[in-house]
Amino acid sequence: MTVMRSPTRVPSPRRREILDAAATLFAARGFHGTSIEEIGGAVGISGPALYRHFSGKVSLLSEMLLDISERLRGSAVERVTRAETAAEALDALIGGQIDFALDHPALITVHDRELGNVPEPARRQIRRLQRLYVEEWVTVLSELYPDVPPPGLRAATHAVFGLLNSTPHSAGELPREAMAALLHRMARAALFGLVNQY
Amino acid sequence: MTVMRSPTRVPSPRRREILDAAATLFAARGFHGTSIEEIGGAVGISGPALYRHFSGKVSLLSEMLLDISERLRGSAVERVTRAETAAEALDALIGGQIDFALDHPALITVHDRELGNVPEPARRQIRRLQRLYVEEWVTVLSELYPDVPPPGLRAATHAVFGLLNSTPHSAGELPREAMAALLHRMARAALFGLVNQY
DNA sequence: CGAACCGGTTAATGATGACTAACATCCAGG
DNA sequence: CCTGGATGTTAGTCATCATTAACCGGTTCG
Repeated sequence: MTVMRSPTRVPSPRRREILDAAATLFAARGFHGTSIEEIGGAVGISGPALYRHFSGKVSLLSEMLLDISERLRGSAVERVTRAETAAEALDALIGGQIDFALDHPALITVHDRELGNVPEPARRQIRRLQRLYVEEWVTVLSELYPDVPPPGLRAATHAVFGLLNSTPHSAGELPREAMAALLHRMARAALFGLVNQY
Repeated sequence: MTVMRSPTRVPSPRRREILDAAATLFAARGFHGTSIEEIGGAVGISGPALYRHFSGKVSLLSEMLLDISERLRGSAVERVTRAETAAEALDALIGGQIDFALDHPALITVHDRELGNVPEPARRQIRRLQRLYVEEWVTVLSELYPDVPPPGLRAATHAVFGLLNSTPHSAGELPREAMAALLHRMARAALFGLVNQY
């Protein structure tokens, strides 16, 4: 048995290509609705050739979700660190999530649909990264809205994710920049609504 | 061949029971990840007995999504009709969506994950109902925000759906009433953000 | 009574699909 | 050269699963 290369090292272009194609297919037809044959076909090789790159269908999914979670979390940490005020940090977080959602709609879709198909070793790690990402938001928000208790901030964070991740549903309604601006304003306003009523 | 009872008439308790169980399973494991055997097992009968009630797995899903879309659309029309002002109508729409999402998280989850598995005759009808539901919102919103062009209002509507439908993700963070209130405030504020910035 | 339907049961059947085996090609380095 | 690894290929294999068949016990109502 050839030991599979550790998830994030040396992103052989072929692996990336496969992951990208698989993400699109998973987003469209779902994990169980997509066959190994289809994924291979999407990158010009056929079926079992995938096993030269991944140890199986679920490990492909695990790696995909792990990668997404790492990117979201990593970029969040980076942006928050760079920011000088909490308000600035929040805008950076919102902007980062919007960019990711607009650039990779398939990844966003797979990210919150398919965690249930990842088996336990990897599952926990993905959840951990997701939790860390949420806490990044909660930390910033608790500075801006100190009167809202953490559970409320967590629920609000998920609500904002739902709002921002809606882009795959309204694809094509607006040009990208307009969509980004609209989502940014709505997200900021939604959070502002935590403490002010109209 | 016994002709299947027309979708929405005489909701035989057994059918409802099966649809409910299936919704929970579909939400948890996905359509393709759920077997006929599991659905039967969840209501105490086993496997092929389902064919006494539905003509097949996909028709079960079709009926489920059709029912959800009809209920959402129907309740929206009703609420908007009853309202006296546009602002009141909007609050009624928001409240209706929140109640539905909190009362039937599985249905909400299935509703926007599994349309892709419904084959073409029913698919179009479901999409039609969804579109009508969205337009119900857009009509109300265009009265409140006449300066925002329809595509923007549609995108905003989808964004608000994403926000409100986030409850399955933040399950248990807050007691139901607190969650409902928080989502309502955030949704109203998010829409207000369409025209005012902070 | 008894025929017919209703709602179940268990045992095929037939596809589909993940994964493995056995075999080919290409290319790098010794 | 020629050997070995990396990457493909095609042809199994073995499960799983939706769907159908064949059969059965009630209940209704004519």
